[in-house]
Formats: sequence, structure tokens, C-alpha cells
Amino acid sequence: MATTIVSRLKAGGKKLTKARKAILAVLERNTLPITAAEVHAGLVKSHAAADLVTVYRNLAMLQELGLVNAVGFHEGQMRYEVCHGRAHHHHIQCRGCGKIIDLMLCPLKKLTKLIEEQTKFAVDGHALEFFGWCPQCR
Amino acid sequence: MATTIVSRLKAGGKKLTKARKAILAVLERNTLPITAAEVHAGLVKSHAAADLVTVYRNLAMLQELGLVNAVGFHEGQMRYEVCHGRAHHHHIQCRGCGKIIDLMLCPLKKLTKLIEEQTKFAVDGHALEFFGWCPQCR
DNA sequence: GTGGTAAATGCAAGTAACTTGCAGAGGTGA
DNA sequence: TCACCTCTGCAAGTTACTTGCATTTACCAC
Repeated sequence: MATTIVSRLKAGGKKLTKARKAILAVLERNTLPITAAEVHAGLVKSHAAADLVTVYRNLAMLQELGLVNAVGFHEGQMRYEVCHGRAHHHHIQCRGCGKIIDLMLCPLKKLTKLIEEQTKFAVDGHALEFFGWCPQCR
Repeated sequence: MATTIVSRLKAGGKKLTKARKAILAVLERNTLPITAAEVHAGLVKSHAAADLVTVYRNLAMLQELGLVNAVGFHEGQMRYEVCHGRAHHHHIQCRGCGKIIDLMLCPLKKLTKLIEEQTKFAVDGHALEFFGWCPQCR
């Protein structure tokens, strides 16, 4: 696990528990955003099972610390990915098979400034996901 | 109610029921996306109460016909707005008070083509929402 | 109008994702 | 090693949404 993650946890007064390490490990070996249930399944598979509640609590905490990113595809559940050390990016999901792929781009920096001028909001984030049909499903 | 909506319903083999008319009326007098519960509350207020189940079923159907748009702000629930007759647009939501405002813009046409070339997906939609703090909450 | 029919509705019960409360376990700094 | 405070697991609760089914309603042909 990256040392920055450890130091950020400590800075937040958080402990480095077995469950927490295992959850971060599962997230780190999945480059694509996964659900809480999938994190839990990953824990079971790696013989480091923790309760699903613990998964939810840790995902929420890691999100607050800015170490994990929540992504929503309107599936009725959230997905999570580690954002530490990765470039800001977005995703596309296939409406057929649900496959997700990374899009290593973001066209919204200029637009954000424009929106701040127009709305007087302090914009501090955005959610952008694309939908379509993958080569296999189209 | 706009005549195009009526004709689109008929084309889809759908009936123009009392509940359906009332739901569309509630949606039409709210320019900003509202939740199913808010639609239901609107029905009660206008003395045209229908069951919440009927609201859900109609929202799903209107979405399928392309008359209504679902918007998700990761609140644990969806919001809906009529899209017929309105220009494609996006939203920003305040993290403090939850206020939503329309952003009459979309920067994604060119990008969509690029993504189609890069991924071989047939892109048929996207979700883009901004988050921040409104002048009152910032 | 009348009657047939397919769609729509309301109610009750069910499901899935996520949250909360609480008692016991376990990191961590002194 | 001790004490403290966080973390965990279990059980129960909440919320948004869905499903099944019997009854009602809109709509079309006559």
C-alpha cells in the first residue's frame, strides 16, 4: 500500500486495521470502479473477510479523506475506485453487459470557470459518465 | 399538456389516464428535476392523489418513451424532469442546501465522437452534473 | 351509448442497498 | 504494558424502489 495513503490515514486519526488494509488492497488491484458488494467478495476471496458493514463504513471514510472516489452509473448502487495517484478521469458503461472502461480525459476545466462566473457557485466537483453499447453488444 | 406528448403516448399504446395526466402536470410545472416522492406530494397538493407505485411506474414508462429524463445526484434517489420541448442541458447542485439550478449548456458533442472512435462503443447518452456551494452556503 | 379488452391502478408484500446502535475486540501512543 | 479511543461484527432499522394480483378504467369497434 502506498505510503501516502498510510500517512493520510494517520493524519485523519485513523487506524491501520486488518480490515482496512484488505479493503484498500482489493480496491488497488481493481482499476475499474467496483461496488461495495464486490469489495466484500474480493475480501472473501483473499481470505481477509470483513463484514459488509465494515466495507461500507470504510468506503465512506476513505471517500471523506479523498483517497477513494465514488462513481454512480444510476444502477441503484455506487461504485468506488482509489483516486490517489491516478489522473482525474471518467468512464463509459455498456448498457448491454454493464462493462465499464476508463476514459483518460476530462473536458471540464474551462467550463467549470464559466459556470462559477455564471452561477456564483463555488464548483468543487462534477460527475460525468457516458453510456452506450460496446462492440460485443451493439 | 402538449399535444406531442399525447400523440407519443398513443403511439406507444399508452392510455391517457387521470393519474398520468396529473403526474405530467406536476412535472411540467417544475422546471427543475424532482424526486418520485416530490411528484407524489405534488399530486396530493393538487387533489389528484395517485399511489406512489403509480408514480414510479409512470416515471419509468415516460422515461422509456423519452418524454422524461432521469437525473442522479448520488443522493440515493433519482430525480425526473420533462425533456420534451426543452433543450438538452445539465445541472449543478449545492452540497449545502441541495438547491439545483439548470445549466443551459453541453460541451460533449465533439468529445462523444472522439470517445466512439477510441472505444468503438456506440455512445448514446451521458450524465453530467456539477457540485459545489451556492452563494448562500459557501 | 354499449360492451369487450388491454392497459392502468391500488394495495400489500417483497427486495436491495445502505445505515444505525451497541457491546466487545484491537491498534496505537505513552 | 496499559489505557484509551477507534474499529468491527452482529442485528435491526430505514429508504427507495419493485412485484403480484385483483379491481378499475380508458379506448376502440360496433
